[in-house]
Amino acid sequence: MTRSGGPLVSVELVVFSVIDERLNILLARRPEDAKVPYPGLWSLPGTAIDIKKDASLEACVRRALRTIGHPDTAYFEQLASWGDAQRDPRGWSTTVAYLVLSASGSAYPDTEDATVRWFSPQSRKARPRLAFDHDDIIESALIRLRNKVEYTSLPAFMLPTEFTLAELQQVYEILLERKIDKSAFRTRLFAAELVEPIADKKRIGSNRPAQIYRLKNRSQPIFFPRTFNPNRS
Amino acid sequence: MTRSGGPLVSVELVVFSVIDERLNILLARRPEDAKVPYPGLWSLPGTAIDIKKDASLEACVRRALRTIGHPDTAYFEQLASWGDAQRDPRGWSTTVAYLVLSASGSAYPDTEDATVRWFSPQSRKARPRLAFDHDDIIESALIRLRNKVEYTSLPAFMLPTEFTLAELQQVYEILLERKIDKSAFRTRLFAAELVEPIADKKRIGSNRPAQIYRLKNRSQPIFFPRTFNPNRS
DNA sequence: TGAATAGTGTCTATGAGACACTATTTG
DNA sequence: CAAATAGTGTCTCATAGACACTATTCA
Repeated sequence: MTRSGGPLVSVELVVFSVIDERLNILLARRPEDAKVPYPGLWSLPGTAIDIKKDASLEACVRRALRTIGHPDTAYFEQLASWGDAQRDPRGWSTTVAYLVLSASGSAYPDTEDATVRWFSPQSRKARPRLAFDHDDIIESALIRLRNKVEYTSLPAFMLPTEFTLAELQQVYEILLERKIDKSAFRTRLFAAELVEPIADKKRIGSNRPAQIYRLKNRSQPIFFPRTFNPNRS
Repeated sequence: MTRSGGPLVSVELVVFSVIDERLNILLARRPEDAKVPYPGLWSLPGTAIDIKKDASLEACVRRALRTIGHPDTAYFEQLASWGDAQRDPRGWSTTVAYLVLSASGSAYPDTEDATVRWFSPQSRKARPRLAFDHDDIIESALIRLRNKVEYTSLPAFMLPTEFTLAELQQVYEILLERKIDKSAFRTRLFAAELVEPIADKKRIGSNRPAQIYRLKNRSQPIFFPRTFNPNRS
């Protein structure tokens, strides 16, 4: 049976991490090759589906993560798909975008000629000019992330496996761009049975040591029954 | 520039409607042609993307809706994408699935040899055997629909443009499979400014006439701040 | 006037938010 | 003991849910 030319299909990754108390996104530089679209521009990391190598979309995501030197065990979820005749100058193309959350600490060389780099600014204007419609995809990913932070445990996947509640709360606050009440935050966490303390393990500082916790279930996020919204009027 | 064989890409529709107080889903019969996979089986309506006809995924959705004789002005939103080497015997294939909500009344001939038909049973076992992984797609669509009914105005898109609050509440109750308190339901609707009354327009019956309402904004669903959940413990 | 459904008012329980308070460490 | 952060207790307010009540039509 013949397989005639359908659209191009690729997978693109929107990888977020909190670094130095700011939300960061991982971008990749496109090759300096005049034969590909947008040579030398920054773009989302991703790859065309290779029907020989990739058994599924998820396998393709893991391969793309390895390609950029990222652990392929990071949390990811499908974001959405984009497809039309205009977005790629080579013709009709479809992209399945994935939201990836990375524990801060996945380091990349931060040099001028690096092909993969963290970018801190999350407003469209502050980012470098991006290839294709990748700005739209990032906007969607930011909306998805900020919405789900309100009612899920997603931020826990942006921390190492062990953390204090203050550290977790800080990630929530960075993503939500507002302060959360400490007491309400803890009440909610415990009600959802999100975390469990690690016996006798404390973070030592120049003050009262903090209990260290881990997620009860690292395989999937938890949904809280309500939101953190103040003044829901 | 050459376009070598990527995966097949198609769009599939999960069309829901409430008919006779039950959730229904629209299925299409595959052609009786031994050269295509699953000849004669029921499946989700959909179509391969035609890069000549379709300017975008959304345009392809509207064409698919017209193909099955459905108004292409129905509410739809992208559900998710499925893609792997196994799901289509012809090889690697990708499908972008859409959730479509239809005002009940879009009639189809309900005859034995119809190619498109409403099916009322929503449990997997009660449906006819379906082609491809379409059972998985339907399960995802049901989960998405039931989740969003808890906190959005999606059910309003399954009614004609004018309706009474009792009618709207009934759609919620059918989708949620539980009763909702009338007073709480109305308080929530009005707080969200979801609907507006049509002056002096009433539904007449053998009792006190009911005010008829319309959506304030038919272009997109509204998100409620909380859910209808009773006994959130 | 009774049946039937539309529509409203009141009470309670719950949980988020605000905020003050106590606890435990180091220097 | 002071500084600093960890962790808890208490009060208030908003709102969902329960449920009873009133309103308006037709037969």
